[in-house]
Amino acid sequence: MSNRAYGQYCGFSRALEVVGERWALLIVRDLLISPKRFSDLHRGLPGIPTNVLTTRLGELEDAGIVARRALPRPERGTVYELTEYGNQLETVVMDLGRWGAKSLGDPRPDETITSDSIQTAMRTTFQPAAARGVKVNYELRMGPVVIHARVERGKLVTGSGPLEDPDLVIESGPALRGLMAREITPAEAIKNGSVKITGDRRFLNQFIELFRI
Amino acid sequence: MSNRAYGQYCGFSRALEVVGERWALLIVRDLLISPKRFSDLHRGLPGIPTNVLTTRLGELEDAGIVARRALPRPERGTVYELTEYGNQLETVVMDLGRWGAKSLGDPRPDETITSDSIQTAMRTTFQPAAARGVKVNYELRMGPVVIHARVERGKLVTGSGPLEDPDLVIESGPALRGLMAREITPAEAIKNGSVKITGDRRFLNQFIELFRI
DNA sequence: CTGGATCCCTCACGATACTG
DNA sequence: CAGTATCGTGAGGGATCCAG
Repeated sequence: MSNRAYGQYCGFSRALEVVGERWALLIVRDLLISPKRFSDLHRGLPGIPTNVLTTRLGELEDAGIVARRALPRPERGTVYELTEYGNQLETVVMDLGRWGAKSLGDPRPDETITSDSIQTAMRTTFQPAAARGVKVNYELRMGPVVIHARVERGKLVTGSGPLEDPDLVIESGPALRGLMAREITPAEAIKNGSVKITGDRRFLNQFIELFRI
Repeated sequence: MSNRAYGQYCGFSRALEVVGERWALLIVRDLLISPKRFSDLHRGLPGIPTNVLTTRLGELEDAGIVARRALPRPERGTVYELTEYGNQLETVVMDLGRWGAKSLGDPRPDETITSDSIQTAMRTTFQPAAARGVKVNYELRMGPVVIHARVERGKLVTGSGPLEDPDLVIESGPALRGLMAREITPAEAIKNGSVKITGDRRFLNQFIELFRI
């Protein structure tokens, strides 16, 4: 039997053999947001050794989940992107993110936040049912990380960086999670200063309808 | 930072820290089929060392995914079962199983098949849309493993062991996967002897409508 | 018998340094 | 930028042993 195999002829075991290795699904998570170069991935995955990243990318490529693409002029370099098969992991990543968010307590001392992880969190907590007929643009600032979320026609589109025309800018730390999980109210969060907003406060009420743990 | 942590404040990372360890999701998979004792789990997970099983069960218990329950007279002993929170992993396990089944080729030399893994496979490939108004009972024999699947009112119920009143008994090896993935036709499978049936052949045609990769 | 605990060995992972 | 090279550690693999 191959060395990391589980010895079972079973789709689920096979899935884990490829995608169950340490870091593998986090790489997939980041690539679900957008294709990336080696150094982008390395930056977004705090603590991953470069040799492990190399190994995982090779394994994911061999498994047909990730493909390398050479960047044209003038950029040069290589980007990694998900294949069609790799993209099909989206539902798994979303479900697992949603499940994990429920037991996500307060941040531990050295924990960081990345642009891709927040965008994933927004996508996992998005409530399409609450988005019918809604058009709104949010800009989210968590420490140094700034992302945005556009809701329109029942769909969510996220991206990194600020927005030119936000309906609401939310500046917050981990307190945002408490808001989304209904552990505190918007009024309390603003009052105690853990969440700061720029824009009409009603958009914050709408925010916690649209994104919910 | 704790030693196996990913250093990100993110629901998805937290999920992987608990459930991303080697063997963890396979334990959950088996417990999704039914509560089990230590030795049942050990038997169903070929190759897992007992100390790793002990460690995982402890971690899963600490994370609120698994609970221990003392068995009453006359059985005695301990069973492990999923908590409500643990049960919520079902969609993840099903999705991953479905995804993995697509790239499941032929069995490798030493690979085994367990009752729980087949039942999981049946559940992941079940097509509710094809089950409307259908009532049928299948008995499946793969080598020494015998399971059954009852379809009724659009729902699937699986279990281990034979059936008293099967509409169709299917005896097969890995060839069944080719059938479910539409790589071969029922006629071919029966002709070359890779699949043997007892009962009306039309039930086999229905089978591959109900269970599909 | 069930439900583990203990020991040893190996290899994957983590950390750091270095290179085309 | 995109990795390779090297080395130490600890989790996992495998066998054996033990208490209720």
